Amino acid sequence: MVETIVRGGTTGDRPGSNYDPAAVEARWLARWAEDRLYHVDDATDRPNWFALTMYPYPSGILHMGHWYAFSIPDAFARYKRMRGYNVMFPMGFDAFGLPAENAAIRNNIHPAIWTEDNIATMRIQFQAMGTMIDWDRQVASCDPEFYRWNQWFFLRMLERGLAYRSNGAVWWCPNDQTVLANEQVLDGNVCERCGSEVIRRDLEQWYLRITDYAEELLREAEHLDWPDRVKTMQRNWIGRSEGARLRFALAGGQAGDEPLEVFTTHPETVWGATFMVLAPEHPAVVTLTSAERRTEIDAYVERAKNETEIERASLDESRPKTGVFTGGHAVNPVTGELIPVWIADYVLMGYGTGAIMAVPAHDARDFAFARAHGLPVRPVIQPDGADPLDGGSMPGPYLGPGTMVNSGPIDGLRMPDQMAAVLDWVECNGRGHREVTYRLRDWLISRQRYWGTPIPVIYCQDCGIVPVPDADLPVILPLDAEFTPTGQSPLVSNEAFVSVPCPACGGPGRRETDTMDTFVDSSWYWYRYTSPHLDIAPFDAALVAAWTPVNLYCGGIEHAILHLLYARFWTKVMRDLRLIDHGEPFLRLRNQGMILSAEGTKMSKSRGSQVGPDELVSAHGADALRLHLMYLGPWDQGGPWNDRGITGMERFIRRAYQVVEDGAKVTPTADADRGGEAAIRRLTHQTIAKVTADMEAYQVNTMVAALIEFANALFAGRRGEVAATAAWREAVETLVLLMAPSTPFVAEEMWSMLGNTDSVHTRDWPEANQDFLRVTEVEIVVQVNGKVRDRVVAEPGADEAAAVTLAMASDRVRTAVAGKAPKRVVYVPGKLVNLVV
RNA sequence: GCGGACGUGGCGGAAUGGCAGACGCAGCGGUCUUAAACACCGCAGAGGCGACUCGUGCGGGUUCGAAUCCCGCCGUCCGUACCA
Repeated sequence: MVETIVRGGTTGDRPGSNYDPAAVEARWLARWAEDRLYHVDDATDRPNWFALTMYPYPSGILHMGHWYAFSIPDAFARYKRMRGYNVMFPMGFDAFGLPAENAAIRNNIHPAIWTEDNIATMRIQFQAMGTMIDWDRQVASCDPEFYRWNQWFFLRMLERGLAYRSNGAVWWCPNDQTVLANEQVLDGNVCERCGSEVIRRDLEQWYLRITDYAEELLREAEHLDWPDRVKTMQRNWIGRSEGARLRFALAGGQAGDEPLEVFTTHPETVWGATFMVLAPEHPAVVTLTSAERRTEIDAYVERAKNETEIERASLDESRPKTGVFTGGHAVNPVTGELIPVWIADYVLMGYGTGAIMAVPAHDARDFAFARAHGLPVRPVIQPDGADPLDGGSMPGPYLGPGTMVNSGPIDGLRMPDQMAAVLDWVECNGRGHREVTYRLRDWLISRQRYWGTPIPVIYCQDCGIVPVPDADLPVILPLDAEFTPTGQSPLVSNEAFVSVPCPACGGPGRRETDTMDTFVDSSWYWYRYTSPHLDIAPFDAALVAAWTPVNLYCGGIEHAILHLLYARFWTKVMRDLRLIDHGEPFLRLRNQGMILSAEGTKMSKSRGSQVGPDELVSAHGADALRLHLMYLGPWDQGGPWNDRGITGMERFIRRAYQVVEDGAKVTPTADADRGGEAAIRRLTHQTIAKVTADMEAYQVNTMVAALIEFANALFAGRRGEVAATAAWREAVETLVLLMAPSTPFVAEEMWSMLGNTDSVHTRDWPEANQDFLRVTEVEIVVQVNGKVRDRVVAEPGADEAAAVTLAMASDRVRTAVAGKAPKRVVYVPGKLVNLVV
């Protein structure tokens, strides 16, 4: 695409030899601070644009992953600013959490001090990266002026029944000595924070009722401009299943016994239900178990309790289906048959009702269980055109479509097409009702750790759970705590914190000592950027209305479920509290890929495989590093780190710098045709179009390629005749403007070299002018039978006949055609002609 | 097992139905230099002296034309997992 302009001479000097990255960066950092260039006003005559990037944990130092995650969104934000928006690109710190405690224990330094020091360091590093962050808006979640609003939200949820305390089996990390949310348990049994194996414990804990929003979270995700894989992951995590709840009465005539309820997605197969299976923890197990089975059942329940979770982590489908008969029976609600009730660990208490009707003929797990324990198999769905299925001899379950058999009134119905008729029958005959079940569990937010938001409730012997009155917020996290993990919150031993009068009756009360999951902080932090120091509400409603929902949210794919699901839930709760008017926080989401070590493994502090940006910045400059990260490959793909290419980025910057330096010396003459002007103008506007399109699509690698091509062409022609024209001047200015989002420091320097006294970052983005894109001739590819044989030059509007004539004038084409008449001609105007002979 | 993404030179990658390998790195040749580094100018998928032939994981298909669409396989990565 690059046309040869005019070849200039060479000097032998290194291009851009006057460019000193360190000096340029220092100069403009000082100047920008002085001019408050990145201060964001809430109301301007421009539309607001909220560019958000997931706030980092203040781990102490910015590594390459941070540069990848922040410098590229910074370029997007700068681009939007040049496109005429009033852009807010704020930053904060996810400052509560375990690493601070662990560092505190290791280094004998208080988490608050450690965190504060790290934030100070990282702020400076962020500035060195050349970001347009407005630091006046910084928030830190460990700041009482922030976390008091966590407490305030919690109280609002408590009032609405969205926060509740419940006893049950929870995930416990023995290393971190705290409970975890379901979402924080990876691979079935691994702690998301520390990688230890987690275990099950029975504890009373605080939950947030995210399941109330399951349907809405599922439904509204469809319309978001988010990567499909994130939406898919959320959909699977929420895990919606449609089916029916059926009631199975207990046999034995105990009148007071509640029937067993099951959830099934296949109610049509109830005629084939030949036994039932309960989860070992199911409350009915005790009453169902007959005296002679008791010992065996108790042993199984005990074993399941201790082993299941660990075993389940390594299980596969071939794992033997163990289980024990309770000695009790239930009544199949449609056949009236007595069917045995078993317990087995393949039935989970946490899903559905913790009990299933087993239909071995049409379910893989039930089939394996039936064969292992000699239970009857009764087919009720007959595949088309096959011999009748036989329960005794069928080699495996039949899972496909077919016609109902052995099923009384629903015999002959087609499955799955006529499922609705089955559900109608079930409901009309009082056997059960339609039901939708979700895999999503409520969000467990209690943590038995120190460095987090205190949960604002007080326990009173007489009044029970009493919320801390709003007027008493924040409940300050005391700094004088002994925070070594013991399995109990470190606050338990802090008598001054714990012992308080009951707000209701004034009697002796004890404060809740657990703290909140840090995902609470990150569920609403971005709203706080709009009014970071407001002390009468979590945020200013008018400012939030002016800035949110977020226009573009950038961050790592690892938050696809955890943070992004919680944040959506919190937003919907805030909407229902009438604090905001929208239910989805992030209109558009883009994920960066992960930067891996050179070996392709995850970079980690412990393995020492993290790469620091400092040496590269001092050797090549922050701008070169920013470009290098953009140029590594598609941003959403990430990939193994290497620093080999950064020299090329520095070369590019130096050439651009040289072009500007030379260009600044020339006074453009009035337009006169010097032979290269039309070409340089076309290239300028082609580049504008390409860079703009790539920026809109977040394709920064190809955007940089276009900048390099443009700079190379200008470099080659910089000392030729054309360099004295107005077209040239426009080209040079355009190059600087197009580079501004990506290389903010050197672009600013070059802009001032061109005699400007304002900041390039406040300038308007150039616009591609169609008039300059017009070409005088086009190259048409000539194919014979689909193989390229030649290229011919034609007029831009050449029709098929003209193209064929030109094509046939070529010797190579004539040789390939070998005198035969074309059977068919395919012509793509201005691009390609294919002669089929 | 299920769901999703991906597979292109020595390397990162570009091209999403129309010239495969843009751009960059590394490499090679030349210029400059006492020499080197830097820089600049050029070369560069493989084979062939050449006209040409072959070439985007493998096998098939659709199409005038396929890296791109479809079917089957192989491999890598990510997510998820006894979800009734």
